[in-house]
Parts: sequence; C-alpha cells; structure tokens
Amino acid sequence: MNGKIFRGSLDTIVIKLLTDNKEMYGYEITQKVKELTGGTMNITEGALYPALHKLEGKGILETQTRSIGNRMRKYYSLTKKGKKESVNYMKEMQSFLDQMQFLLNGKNNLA
Amino acid sequence: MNGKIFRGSLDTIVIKLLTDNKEMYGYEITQKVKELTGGTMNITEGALYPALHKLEGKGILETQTRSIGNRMRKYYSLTKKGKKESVNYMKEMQSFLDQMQFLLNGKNNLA
DNA sequence: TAAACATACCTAATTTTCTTAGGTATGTCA
DNA sequence: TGACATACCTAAGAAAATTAGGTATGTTTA
Repeated sequence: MNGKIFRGSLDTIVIKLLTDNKEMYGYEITQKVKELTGGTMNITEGALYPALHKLEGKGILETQTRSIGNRMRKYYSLTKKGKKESVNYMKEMQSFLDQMQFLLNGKNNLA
Repeated sequence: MNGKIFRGSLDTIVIKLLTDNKEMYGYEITQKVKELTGGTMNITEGALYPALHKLEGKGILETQTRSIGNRMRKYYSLTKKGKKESVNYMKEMQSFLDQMQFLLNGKNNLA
C-alpha cells in the first residue's frame, strides 16, 4: 500500500469495507479504496491477496467463487466470528488514531 | 511497540518529540511516550535504538554524547535537514490519520 | 485487427520494521 | 545484597509490506 505509513492497517480496512458492503472481491476492494480516498491510498495486490488468504485462514472471512460470464470472481464476506471480531479491530484502530492525533497535536512540551 | 498497529509510525513519533523537546536520549523517549499515552503505547528498546541509528544514518538526527556522573547518555536532536523533513513526516501522518478516520466513520455504503 | 489497457486472480524474492530475548554496566533503594 | 531502575546495545525471527513478476479474459483504440 502506498502512503508508506500503513503497515498493520490493511486488515482493518478490509474488515471495515466488508462490514459496510456484505461481500466484495479482491480487485473491487483495491478500486473502492482508491475511489474513497481520491487516489491517496492504493492497496497493492501483492499486499491484498495474501492478507485476504490470511484472514480466511483465521476464520474471519469466507469466500464464494462465482462465474461472471467467462470470468471468475472470488467474493469475500465476514464470517460470524469475523463480525464479532470486527468490533475489536475498529476499537484498536480508533485508539491508535486518537493516541497518534494527541501526540501530533497535543502540547507535548508544557512540562 | 505494542498496540500492534503502529508499524511505520515510530520514526514520526520520535521526530515529533524532538521537534518539541530540542534533544532527548533514547531511554527518555521510551518513558515520555509511556507518560504521554498513559501507558497505552510502549516503545520497546529493540525497536527504538535501531530506528534512532537509522535516522542518524539518514542525516535526520545527530547525536551528542554526554557523561552524567559515571553514566553516559546519547542525546539525539534534529539536524537542519531533519527539521526540514519533519514537516513531511507530520503531513504524511496527518493525511493517513484523516483518511483512516474517514474510512472508519465515513458513510461508505451510500452508493 | 493488433496492441494496449482494464479486469481478475495469484505467487515469490526481498525489504522494512517490529517483537522477543538476550547482554553490559551503573545507580538507587529496601 | 538483591532487586529494580536507568542507559546503552544487538541478534534471531516474525509479520507485513513492496516489487516484480505470471496467467487469462474483456474492452477499447490507433
């Protein structure tokens, strides 16, 4: 993913998108993130596909492969477990965002 | 660093602290972050020292070693180059925080 | 109609950045 | 004196990315 800072946030992005959209396929996810961020964030396929496989292996995502014409698409959706755990992913990310925002904007040199 | 999500943000945290505090030594940085975040973020020394050495190698930080009694402290501060580049580090992090906040809170499924 | 580009999946080698688990040495406090 | 804090460090391994491919179909354009 470009923007450089992301390491660790890809899983959370995927899970959030699948919370909002029920099911999505890999390529669709890359396009959606590009669209939502006005091109600022770009998920590379080399990062995304292994991440999807990992989340499936963990039982957080499940897949359903469908043929669209002559093309095949692998749709990902949250499992029951994934829906439960998504809350923790969001909380952890929000906590990080808050702490980081505080470190950047807080008046850190008052002492 | 604990919290799991941070990968990539350590450099920015260090540079921000050195923007506010002129000069700090390694151990002081770990304590300061713990203090500022109420113990939520903990920078491990195994992550910090290599990061400091890397930033020094890049010409972003410079060091001055001082003896405090029989103890030695290695003080880090921003170089001229480091001060210039710090702006970009902050901008990039802020942009990430904004985008991420939007992805988490934005109404992503209106379409 | 052939070339280029978009869609759609994937992997492997390498790099970056972290965790874990040490090591060394001095200072302080119970 | 033994534990804990201060203060520096490194090395092995894991995790998650980048980079650079590969395969195949569908669409657009020169």
